[in-house]
Formats: sequence, C-alpha cells, structure tokens
Amino acid sequence: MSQVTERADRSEQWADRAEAALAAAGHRRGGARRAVLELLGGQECALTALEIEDQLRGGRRAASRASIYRVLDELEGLRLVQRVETGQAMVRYERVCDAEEHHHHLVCQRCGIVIPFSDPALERAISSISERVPLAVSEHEIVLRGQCRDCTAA
Amino acid sequence: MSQVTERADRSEQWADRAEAALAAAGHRRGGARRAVLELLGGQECALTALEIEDQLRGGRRAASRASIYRVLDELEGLRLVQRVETGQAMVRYERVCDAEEHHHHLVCQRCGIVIPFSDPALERAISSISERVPLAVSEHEIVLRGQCRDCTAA
DNA sequence: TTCCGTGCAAATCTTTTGCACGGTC
DNA sequence: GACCGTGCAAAAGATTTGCACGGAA
Repeated sequence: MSQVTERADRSEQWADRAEAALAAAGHRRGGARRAVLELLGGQECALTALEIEDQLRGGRRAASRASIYRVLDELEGLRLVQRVETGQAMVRYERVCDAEEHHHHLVCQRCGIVIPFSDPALERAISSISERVPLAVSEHEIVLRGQCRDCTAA
Repeated sequence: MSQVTERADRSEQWADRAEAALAAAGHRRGGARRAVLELLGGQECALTALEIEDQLRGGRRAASRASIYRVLDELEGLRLVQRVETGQAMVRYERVCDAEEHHHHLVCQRCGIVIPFSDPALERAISSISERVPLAVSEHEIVLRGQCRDCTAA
C-alpha cells in the first residue's frame, strides 16, 4: 500500500473515530461538523478557523464560521482536537492523534509558516519534568520560533 | 544583602537597562513607558496588558491601555519583553532576562494561574533540536497545562 | 520649535452568542 | 414530534489605529 493511501486511510479513520466519539457523547450528525471532521482528518498540521472556513468554501461543503468554532470547541472538549498557540494573531487547531504522530511546531516569524517536528529526547525531558512539577500535567505545547529557510534565502 | 534587596536591585537594573536601550533606539522618555518598565521590572512572571493597566491604576502612575500596548510592542521589538502564549484569552508579557532566569510556564486549566519553572535538561534538549531543524531558531516557548494543587484539592 | 509619547475614542478583527429554521433521531 | 445542529446577524472582548495635545529634546 502506498504512503499516500495509508495517509488517506488514517485520515478517514480519525474522522470516523471522531464521529463515533461525538455520537457516544450524545451528539447528532450534521453537515457542517462532518465537513470539518473530514478536512481536519486530512490535515497533518494545524489550521486556523478562518483557514478551515476558506478551505471548506473552496471544496467539500461550506460551513458557517459560527459552526466551525462550535465544532472545534466540541472536539476540543472531547480531546479529539487540540489548540496550537503559534503566537500569531489566531489560534490554530489540529487533530489529536496517537503517540507516534505527536509533534510540536516551528513557526517562521517572517512568513508565518508552521512546520511540525518531533523529538523523542524532548518528550522524555517533558515527561520527567511533568512528574516533578506542582501541577498535574495533562498536556504540553512547545513552539520554536525563528526564520525559515525560504525567508533566510530571500 | 537580603534576597529581597537583590531582587529589587535586579528589577531596577532591568528597567534602567531597558530605558537605555530605548534611548539608544532613538526613543524619548515618557511617563507611561516608565511606569510600565518599572512594573515589569518588578515582576517575576508574565502579566496581561489588562493586568498591567489595573496595577498601574492602583499604584504608580496610571497609563492608558493604548499606551500600554504600544510600549509592550516597542519592548518586544527590542527583545526586552517577550510574549507568553498561555492558551488563555489574552497574551501575557514578561521581561526578557539573562540565561539563569530563563524559564517556562505551567498553566492551570481550571483557575488560570501561571507558574514559572525551569529545567536545564529541557534547555539542552531544545538547543540540540534547534541545530537540527529547518529553521534558524531565535526563541522557544514551552507551556505545560494541567490542574494545580489548589484546584486538585478543592 | 520640532517631533514624539500619550490619552481618548473609534475602528478592527477574532471569537462568541441569540435566535429562528430545518434536519436528525 | 422533540431537540439539536446550523446559519445569519449582532455582540463581546482584546488589540490597534487616527488624531490632537502636551511634554521632551
């Protein structure tokens, strides 16, 4: 099976799993939500609410901005989606996935591009800290900022 | 010299150094800016613009919200202040200090309290990553979220 | 005297909310 | 048929901007 197909499968998996979780939580189905789920499922990294709105208007089924925020909020509550604070004007959202896909973000301060990265040693350091800190840690977020290669070249 | 006095000195140092940097960058003096500098200099951790406004109105010299945002923006540009994205509604700001005071943040998702922490192993992991990543890293930010002891007890 | 820093008020922009309609269960 | 999800429009809230005045250089 090709990598592309694998990814498509995994995306569908996530959207389906999310819809099942929503149903289990007592939610009904709806077009706007399904569209957001499918879009997020196919994304590797974080999108803003406005990017989601644009992409949905461009393809699939359009959804109103209010519905997008509502869906994202529900999904965040169920831990299916997480917010990413890139330090730009808007909050970004991405699907929560299994440990092996867990990642953090690089943000270019010039062009704003967001690039995912992951590092096992970093995760170990975080776990270790989490045990020694006066807080029951349930999640962590790491952002590295700087200038990306394209912007450095330009 | 007592710890308290040391801290007071360090705060003044920061405010003075910041004012010098501002002057070097061609800025004139001003009351609102001085008030913000003195307040931030005396803080160990990050404040929101609105918290700054409240504290200034309570003591020292009051400053308008617009001026506070303008001052924070200037200071951020000069790398004297850094934004902290705690994932709450508002951005927080804190003074940038020397390496030994460099820290990150714990955020309670229930009560919103922000607690600083630091960890050398974590910094090493970050430095190591910074060299291997497709971005010229100039800063990093780490936030651990969870529930603080008070909220767990309550 | 020139120009910048400040305050006030208005504008901007993201995110949230109230309400009515239509679809899901 | 009851209730929830959705869209629209208005509201809310943080941050930014335009403008005029007073103080710093």
